[in-house]
Amino acid sequence: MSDQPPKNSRLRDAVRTQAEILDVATREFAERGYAGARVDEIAALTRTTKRMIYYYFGGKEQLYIKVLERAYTGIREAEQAVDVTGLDPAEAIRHLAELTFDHHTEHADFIRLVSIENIHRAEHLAKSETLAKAGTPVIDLISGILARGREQGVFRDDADAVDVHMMISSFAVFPVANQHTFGTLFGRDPLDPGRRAHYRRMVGDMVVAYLRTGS
Amino acid sequence: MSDQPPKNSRLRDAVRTQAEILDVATREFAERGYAGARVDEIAALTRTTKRMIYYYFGGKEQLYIKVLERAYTGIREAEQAVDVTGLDPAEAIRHLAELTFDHHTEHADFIRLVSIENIHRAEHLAKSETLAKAGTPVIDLISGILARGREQGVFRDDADAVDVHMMISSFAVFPVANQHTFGTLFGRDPLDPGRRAHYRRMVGDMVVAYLRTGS
DNA sequence: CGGCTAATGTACGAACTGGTTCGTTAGTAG
DNA sequence: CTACTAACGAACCAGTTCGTACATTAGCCG
Repeated sequence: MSDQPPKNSRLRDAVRTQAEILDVATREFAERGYAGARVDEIAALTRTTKRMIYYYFGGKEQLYIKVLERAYTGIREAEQAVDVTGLDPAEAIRHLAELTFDHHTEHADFIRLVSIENIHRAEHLAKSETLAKAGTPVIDLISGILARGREQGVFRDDADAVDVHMMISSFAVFPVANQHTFGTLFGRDPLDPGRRAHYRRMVGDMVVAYLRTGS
Repeated sequence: MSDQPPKNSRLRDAVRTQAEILDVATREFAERGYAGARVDEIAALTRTTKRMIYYYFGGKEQLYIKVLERAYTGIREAEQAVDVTGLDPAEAIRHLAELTFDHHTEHADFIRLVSIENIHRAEHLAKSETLAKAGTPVIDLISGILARGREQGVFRDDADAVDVHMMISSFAVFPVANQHTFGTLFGRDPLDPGRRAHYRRMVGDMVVAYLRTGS
């Protein structure tokens, strides 16, 4: 039971305070956007004060960048955990598509942050040292699957890994990113839990069908 | 040469002033989001003053709603202009998909406004009387195409019009909505003019392939 | 041409907001 | 136990931002 934190009950705990600020900030930025988020509000929802935000992060923008970095870490890890060994190409790409779909629908905050970051033309993402050019493992994974599919003659030969990833991402992101406008305009909530399994199957069907059609 | 506007040279022209405000506001809101947009900035980019924005529109929020309404009018009209008579079901749905793709890639401001509106959970869209429940013509169009396809036995029979519309919209919206994050992370600009024809063909292939696969 | 109203411009203010200044306290090294 | 530093809190400040009060003018109608 020798807990590694010898001073777990500290009132002053830098790591904990920073983590709490990041948690609250993630929610606030995802909720209201960069300009809409209020530093005072983030501070108020924390057990600490605004002073600490500036003490640990330097400012609103740096805090936002840290939030972005932490959010992207989530998918990176999910992507690296994907294992398609033992699956034939079609099963493999379907599996990846479904996992991507599941991850996105379960991480609305992340998708919202990405939307927000695009409104700002990814200027903060570009400023991040960790994210700007961190290799993306999915592309390699997809490349491998596509190669196998081509070899076996079951996939079209003009399919590109990045393009396929975009196709999958499109359908995985849309329900979350456009939930509200789509929902009010068409009277159907794309995130309705009752339709989730249906849409998961749909992404898979879509990619596999696309890849199987002639080059 | 008898110009129809008898008072074209008026210094005071209500209609013109309002239209100019809306044009500038559309750009400003699409560029910086609702919270990020500055009423003073919109006024400065106009030939009139901030006073007029409040005189004609009432406030920042009402102006934003008008901007939204005008932006949505664009697709509504484009959708109603679509004509698929004489095309077989596969050709018809491909045509619609390509038109949707073209429209979205050519109207980045609109897509950005939609993204922004989703960040705000479509609260402004809901407040709009003209938009909240304006029937969307595409759905009927797609329904018709799907029905014909089913009758001819060339389309799967479990495809739903709204779902198919979502599939097409996903792929048409993504390159515009996520251009910058996707571009920096994968080193490929999804709106690169050189790849546009390729992606247009890809949406078509995707939907048709999906619809042709077994139920 | 006189007067009436829509249209317009200027200046201002109250509230907000990111960021800072100054001072305090908990925890720890020696 | 003492001294030193990381961690922290409260109040404050300067610049912004939406919105408005007040004064003014263009253009039309009779």
